[in-house]
Amino acid sequence: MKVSRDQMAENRRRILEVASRLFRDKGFDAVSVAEVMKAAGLTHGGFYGHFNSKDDLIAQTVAHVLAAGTGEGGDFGAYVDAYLSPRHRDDCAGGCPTAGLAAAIRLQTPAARAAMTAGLRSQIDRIGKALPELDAADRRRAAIGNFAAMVGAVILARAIDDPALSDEILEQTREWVDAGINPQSAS
Amino acid sequence: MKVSRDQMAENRRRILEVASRLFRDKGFDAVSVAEVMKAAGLTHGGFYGHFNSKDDLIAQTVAHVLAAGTGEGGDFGAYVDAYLSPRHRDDCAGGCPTAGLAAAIRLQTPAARAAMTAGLRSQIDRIGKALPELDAADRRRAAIGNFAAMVGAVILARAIDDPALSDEILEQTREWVDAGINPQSAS
DNA sequence: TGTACATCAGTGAACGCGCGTTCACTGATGTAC
DNA sequence: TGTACATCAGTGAACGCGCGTTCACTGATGTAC
Repeated sequence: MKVSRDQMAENRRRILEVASRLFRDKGFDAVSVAEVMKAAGLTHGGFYGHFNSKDDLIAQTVAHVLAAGTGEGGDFGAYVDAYLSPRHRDDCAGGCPTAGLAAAIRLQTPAARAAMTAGLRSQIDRIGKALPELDAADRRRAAIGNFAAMVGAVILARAIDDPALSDEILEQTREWVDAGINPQSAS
Repeated sequence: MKVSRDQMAENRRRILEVASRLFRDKGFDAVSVAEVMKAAGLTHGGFYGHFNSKDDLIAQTVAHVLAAGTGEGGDFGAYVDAYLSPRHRDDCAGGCPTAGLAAAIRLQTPAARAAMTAGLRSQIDRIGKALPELDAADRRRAAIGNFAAMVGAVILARAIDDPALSDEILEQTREWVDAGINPQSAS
């Protein structure tokens, strides 16, 4: 049963949306094409009308989710606090796609890695713009160093099974990042 | 053909060793049981004489590779420089198992996550001991914050396809970590 | 505006392949005497 | 120390299953008149 062009475009958008959540939640390998299509309210056979392959879906999903830039350049301190919160750690499906997917993207196709590269570049720029009090060189260094620490902390906090240590990793990284941003307030 | 007990113990050790390299290089899912056994010089049928399942191999490999603690508590600056070097980024198979496996361990069995937790705890302690010039609270905060940044930077540097940006992430994170360790030398 | 028909988005059965796992068998090990 | 035999580590064929992918078909869409 053919659907309207608008409906088809919306179906495609919905596939990318649910795929983005499923991939972040369970990883690329553990999510089947059929599972994505079912979550989008469709059957698996129609998948190849939208995408050339599962690898193509992965690459387009990465591009799609990273294009939906988070953080409007608002308060950087609040962004860090939210990023390094237990709530964000526990919300893989809805959380930062870089923290959720970066490690797995190393093993994906060149198209997916290219999408990751573009997304990471704009993310670093965005964080840099949220640090206007620093000069250009410090700003870039702080943007990269802080984001690396934030991504690393969330990945480590999600990997382990001890809630106390997991909380501590988030909290200590938060303090460490804050001290780096405001050195005068550090010990 | 039965082999001697010593030979069997060595076979088991070799399986864990090659599995650790293969998993770091290609990820848990992309490495088959047959591939591990072949790399260890055996056939796949004998696998279940050593391990209960592939999940069991994964858990024991994680415990094995994280128990082989790197860094003897030597110079922390040199450790950071080596960790954030292009050479380490390009050597997934022989590189830090935390950077290579942490993100994937979130999706593994409780046994694998428990092994990761123990390994991460001792790694943080080890880094803390390499920072004797700080007091206890700062030492722990610096150990966690720095290690999170190092792991995050290597994961990001490995994920992207632009060598220049990848190098820059390593270099800027290195400077960021150095500035945090020696605040007086930072701008 | 209304009708006839070509298009094509979506359906669901079927395919082929690789993987984890099992199992009957082999032959060297290591123990009992 | 030497011999007979039970043990069992390793072999390789076979299994069942899930997955990515294909394809003949359906019926609503949207165009031509």
